[in-house]
Amino acid sequence: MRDTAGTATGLRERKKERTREALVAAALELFLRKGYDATTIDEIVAAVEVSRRTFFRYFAGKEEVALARAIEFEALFLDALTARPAAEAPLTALRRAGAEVFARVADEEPDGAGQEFLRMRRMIEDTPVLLAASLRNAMELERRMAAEVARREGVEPGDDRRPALSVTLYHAVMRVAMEEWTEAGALDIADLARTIDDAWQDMGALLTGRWTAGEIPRP
Amino acid sequence: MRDTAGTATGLRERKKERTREALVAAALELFLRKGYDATTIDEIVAAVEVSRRTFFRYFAGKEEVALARAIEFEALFLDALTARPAAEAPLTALRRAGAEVFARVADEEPDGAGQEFLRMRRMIEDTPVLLAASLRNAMELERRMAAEVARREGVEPGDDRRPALSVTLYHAVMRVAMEEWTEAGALDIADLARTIDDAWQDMGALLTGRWTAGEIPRP
DNA sequence: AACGATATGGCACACGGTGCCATATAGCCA
DNA sequence: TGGCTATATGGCACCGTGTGCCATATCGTT
Repeated sequence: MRDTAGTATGLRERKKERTREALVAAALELFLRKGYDATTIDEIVAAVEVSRRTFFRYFAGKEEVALARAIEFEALFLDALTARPAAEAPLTALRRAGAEVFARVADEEPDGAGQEFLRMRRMIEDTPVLLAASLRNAMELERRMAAEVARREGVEPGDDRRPALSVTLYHAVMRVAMEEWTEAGALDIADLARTIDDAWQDMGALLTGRWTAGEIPRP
Repeated sequence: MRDTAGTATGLRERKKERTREALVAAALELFLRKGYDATTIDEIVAAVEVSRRTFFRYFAGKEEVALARAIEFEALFLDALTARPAAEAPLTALRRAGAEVFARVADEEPDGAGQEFLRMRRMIEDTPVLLAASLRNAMELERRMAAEVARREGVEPGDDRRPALSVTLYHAVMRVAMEEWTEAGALDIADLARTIDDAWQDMGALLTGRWTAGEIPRP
């Protein structure tokens, strides 16, 4: 999850990648230790011994460095989705791609399992400006996921609203499950997987039961 | 939609309400004319002849004044939802509450119908920081809507995830429909209603067709 | 070894947002 | 009516984020 772009060919590139990673690491450490708002950019750049001006050449703002891990995560997800066999139904492909990425991350970082991830999620949800940026980011991801689903199904996005609907439904269930998992303070990926399955069960039941009351037509 | 709190009893209250409304009006006019980022708070307060410091006593920040109309709208929606008969299924109540509010707004502002609303929506979606704030706001609304649904159904929120799921599903469909309607540049509320219905049809078909492929259990 | 491209540093500045205190105004009571 | 108190407003000074601009250092190439 650390080196997304694989082997940086250039020698200069390598250095850039290292300072970038150092900035992210230092920033996250500070954020988790003393909070997002209480951490100034000056403190971050002091820890890495880089100028303030350089920080803004690597990141568009303070939020971006805070969401750096989430952004890497999203790239993995999109790749996994693209790699799913074309025969799979959209929601199946989405769920399996998600499961793959979770499993991979849990495997790569065996230490705190989801410890750091969870702490970061908590901080994002407790920091208004970060929560907002994170939601906007998720929306952009949805857009790209919908484009990929449209490609898989061979329909025109903007012409057929089913890609957008399935992606948005997927995210809806995921968000409810993640929230519940976070709330419970769970550290176990297996626990998260179970919560996700349960949430899908409930969504299924909800769509066929009294709660919808014929608002959604069934065959 | 303008005076949410009804008749302000105090004489002082009246004045406060007037300056607040003047600030919102001036801000929106400036935002729509020259863009959100290009408008400074100094310009807004200059138009109303109030001090900068006073602005921040009325609004927590620049975003809040930009989303003021949306926030009033949400309050109307929550009231409408609370007023729906208890016998209605959750998703039915949600849809009818939404339809009510749209109809009321279209009725109250017969001039540009959704003209200003549409322009504001476009600006919000084209301004990253506003989009982010708007999404965070929508999330807070979802939380309150879920609480209301839980109350209606007599279940414990946090114990039963169906309230959160139905509200999130409702918002998912609404967002896709609104986006399509905005994209089409529609000004007609009737057109929006039709798009929403179509989106629900598609969601229903999607949940029972090939796209889900048995991921969601059916009876 | 010298040259060109690129990364970095160091300003100055605009803007958003907050704490603090002085002042003005509305509401109330004698 | 006159004065007292609460509250709303104004006017600073200040901090942090973010950007434009130019000088300087470093890397890569010939």
